[in-house]
Amino acid sequence: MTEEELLSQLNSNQREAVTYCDGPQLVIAGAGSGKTRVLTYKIAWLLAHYELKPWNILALTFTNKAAREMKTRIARLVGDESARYLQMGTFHSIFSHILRVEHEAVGYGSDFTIYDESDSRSLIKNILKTMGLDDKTYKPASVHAAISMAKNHLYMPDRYVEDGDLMSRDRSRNMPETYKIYATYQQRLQQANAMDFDDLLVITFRMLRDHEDLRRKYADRFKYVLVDEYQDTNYVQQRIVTLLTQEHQRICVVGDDYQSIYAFRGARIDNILNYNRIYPEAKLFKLEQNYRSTQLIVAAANSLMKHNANQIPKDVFSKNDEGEKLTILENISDKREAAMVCREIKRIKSQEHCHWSDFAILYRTNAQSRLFEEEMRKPEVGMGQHYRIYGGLSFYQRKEVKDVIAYFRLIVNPDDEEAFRRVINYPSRGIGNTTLQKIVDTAQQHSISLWNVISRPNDYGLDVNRGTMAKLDGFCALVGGFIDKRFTTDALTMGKEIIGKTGVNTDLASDHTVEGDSRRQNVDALLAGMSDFVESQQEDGQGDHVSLADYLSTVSLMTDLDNSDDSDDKITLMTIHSAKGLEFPTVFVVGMEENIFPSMMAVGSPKQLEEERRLLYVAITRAERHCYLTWAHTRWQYGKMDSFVNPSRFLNDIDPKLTTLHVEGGRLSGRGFGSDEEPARRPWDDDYESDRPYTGSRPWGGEYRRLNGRMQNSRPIGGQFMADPKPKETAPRRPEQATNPFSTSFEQKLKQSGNWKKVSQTMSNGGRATSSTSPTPNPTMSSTSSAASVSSPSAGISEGQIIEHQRFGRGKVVKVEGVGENAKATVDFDTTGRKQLLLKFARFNMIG
DNA sequence: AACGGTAATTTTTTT
DNA sequence: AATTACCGTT
Repeated sequence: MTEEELLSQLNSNQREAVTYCDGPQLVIAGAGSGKTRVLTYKIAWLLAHYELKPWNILALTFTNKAAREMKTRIARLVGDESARYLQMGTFHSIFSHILRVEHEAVGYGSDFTIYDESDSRSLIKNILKTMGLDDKTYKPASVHAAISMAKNHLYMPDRYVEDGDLMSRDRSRNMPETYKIYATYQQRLQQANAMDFDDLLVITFRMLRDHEDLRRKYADRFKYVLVDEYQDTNYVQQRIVTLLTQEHQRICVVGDDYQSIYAFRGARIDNILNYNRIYPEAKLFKLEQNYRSTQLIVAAANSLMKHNANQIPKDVFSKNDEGEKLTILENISDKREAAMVCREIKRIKSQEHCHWSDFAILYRTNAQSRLFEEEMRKPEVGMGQHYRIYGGLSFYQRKEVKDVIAYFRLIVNPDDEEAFRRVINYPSRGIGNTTLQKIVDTAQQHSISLWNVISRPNDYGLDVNRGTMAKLDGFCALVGGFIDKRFTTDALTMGKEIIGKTGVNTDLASDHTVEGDSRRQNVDALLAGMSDFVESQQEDGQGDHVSLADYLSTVSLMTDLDNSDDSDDKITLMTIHSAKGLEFPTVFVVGMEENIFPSMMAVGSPKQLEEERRLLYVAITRAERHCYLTWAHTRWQYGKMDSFVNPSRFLNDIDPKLTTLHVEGGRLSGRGFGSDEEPARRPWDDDYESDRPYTGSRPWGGEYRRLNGRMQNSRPIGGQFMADPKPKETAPRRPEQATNPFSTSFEQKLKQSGNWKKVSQTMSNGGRATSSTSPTPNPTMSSTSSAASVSSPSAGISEGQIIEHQRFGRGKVVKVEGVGENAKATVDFDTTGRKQLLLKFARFNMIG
C-alpha cells in the first residue's frame, strides 16, 4: 500500500495521531473511533519512515487475541515477513519470554512455572493451614486479591508491613496476619521456582530497575513502544513502560477512560490522567468520531456518562445514520426476558436477512447465560445450533486438563509445588494427606522444594514407613524418567507417554460415565492442541525440537478465547467485560436490574458505581444499529425467586428522549417497536399469559410503571431495606484516602491533566466519512458470500463430508459423535492421517 | 485413603 | 441452582 492510500483511509485526527512520532503521545480514543486502525497504521508508518526494524517496535496489548488480530492487520499493510518480527503481545507474554532469557539476573531458573489463579489460591490455602488460620475469615480469594493489589503497586512484603494504612485496613477487616501470609507466599513461590501473573510484571520491573545493563539493552532494542488499552494498565505496568522509554521518549499510548472497567483488579485510570507528568512533552490526541454506531446509540451512551463525575471531558459523535432509539424492554420474568430476546433476534434476522453472528447478548455475570441457553435449546425455539457462550470454566481449568498439565509442569520444573501436590496421588497411588503433610513439613524445615525431599528422603530425614517410602520411590522414578529425556523428546511424544505411563489413561478409561467420556475427549483435545503447537512451531522454523517447556511457556498464558473460532455464524453470549473491543449490529444488554447491574457488591461505593456505569457504556457502545436494554420483574437467583426487582438506576441515566419503552403485554409508549410494515405483530403479545408467574392482576400494581420518568423509586431499592450494608473493600473513605497508595485522588489528577498541549482539536467537519471500520460482515451483504466459506462445525457436519482444516489440510469425515460442546469428528486427512477433532475447537471449512 | 452425604456460598476477568 | 467444602463412614 502506498503512503497516500494509507493516509487517505484516515480522518484528519487519526492521521495526525499516526504521523506524529517524534515524542510521547497519548491518544484518547472514544468507542468505535478507529483505535485499532490508528495503531496498525502507525506501526506501518513507523516501519516506512523511520530506521526501525520490526523487532524495534514493542506493542503491548490487553489480550493475546488483540495482539494476534493486530498483527494480522499489520501484515496486510507491510507483509508477513515484517509483521512476523514485531514484538507484539500482552505484557505478560512479552515479559515472560524476556524473563526466561534473563532468568539468572532475577534469580529464577529458566524453566520457572507460571502459577495461575487457582495455583495461587491453593498455595495460599496451604499457607493458611500451616499458619493455623481460619480460611473462613481469611478467604483465599480475598487474601490473594490483597496480595495481588499490593504487588501491582509494587508493595513487596517488607514495604507492606511498614505501611500503616494497609496494616490498619487488614486489622479492620479482621485479617491482621495478611502481611505474614504475603511474605510466606512470596517465599514459597520462589522455592517452587514459580511466578504468579503479577510476578511476571513485578520481577520484570525489578530486573529493569536493578540492572542498568539490562535496562539499556531492552530500552535500546525497543526503540518505539506502543500500549493499547492504556486505561486498563496498572501501576507496575506503567513503571515498566517508563523504564523502557524514559530516555528515548518514543512512546504512544492509546486508551479511553470511559472504558476503564478493570479498576477492581488494580487498573489505574491515573496512568492516563498522569501521563503528562511522566512525559511532560507529551502531546494529546483525541479521536472522537465514532464510526461504529448510529447517532442515537452514541448520544444515549454519552447521556449515560454525564452522570459520572470523574472523566476526561470528550465529545464522541457519529455521522452515521441517526438510527433508531434504544429499546428498554420490561419483562414479567427472567424467563420471559430470555424468550423475548430470542424472538426479537429471530424477527430482526428475518427482516434484515442478517447472520446469527450479528447478535450479541451481553450480561453482567456469567450465571445469567443459563436462561438464554435453556430458551434457545427448546425445540420450538430452535436456536440450539446458533449460539455460543463464551466464558465460564475455561478448557485449561478443567480438572482432567490441569492434572495432565501438572505432570508436564513437574517434569519441566520439578520444584513446582502446586503441580507436585496435584499429581503426587493422582491417579491414586496410596500417598495420602498424612504423607504429603510430612513432605511439606520437611521441605519447610530445610527451605527446599517438595521434590528435593522425595528425591533424597534420607538426607532430609523424611519420616515415613517402609511401604510409603516404596511408593514415593516409585513416583520419583516415574517422574525422574521423564525429566531425563525432556530435552531430547518432543512435546507431543512426551505428552502421550506421560498420559500412558503415569496411569492417567487407565484412570480415565475406567470411568464409564458421561462425564468420564467428556474428560477423555478433553485430554484428547489437549493432545491435539499440543500436536498443533508442535507443528506450528516447526512451520515457523523454531527448530525441530519443540520441548515440553516450549509448550508450557505458551500454554500457561493462553485462555479459551484464544482457541475460540469466532468466524462461525453464531449468536454471541458473553459478559460485558469480555465484550470489550468487539462490535455487533444488534446488542441486547440483559438483566438491567438493581443488584445485578449495578452489582450488589458495587452499590455501596460511588467509585464502584461509576465503574459499573462505564461498564454499561462499554455494553451500549458495542452496538452498531440496534441496542436493547432489558430487565425483568421477577428473577430466580441463588435458588430463590426475587419478586421485588427494581430496574437498574442506570436506565434513568439515559436521556429518555433516546429510548423507547416496551412493557411486556402492555401498550407501547412512544413510537412502534416493530417496523411500520408489521405493526400488529409484536412477538410478546401472543402466548403472554402462559408463562406468567402470577395469574390475575400484576403483583406490582395495575399500571406498568414508566421508566423514563423519575419514577424508579416508586419502590425502595434493595439497599434501602438493609439496615447496614456490609462494608465494601473499597468503600468510600475519609479524606486521608488521598494518601492511600492504592487509590489516588481523581480530582487532583484531573486538574493536572488540564495543561495538555492539544494539537488535535475535534473538527465538526474534519473527519472523512469512511463507511465503517467494522470487520463484521455488512448485514445487508448477500448471505451466501460469507456464510458459505466458513463452517459452523457442529451444524451440518456429517460422515463423508470433505473438509479443509487450517493445519491438517484436506480430509474426509469418517465419524461424528457427541452433541453440542462435546461433539467430535474423526477425520482422515490426506497428508497427516486420522485425527479426532473436538468441533468446539477445530478450525476448518467444509468443501462441497 | 476413598467415598458419600450435608452444609455453606455465591461479581466482573486477563494474564 | 449449582458448585464446593467439610465431616463422617467404610
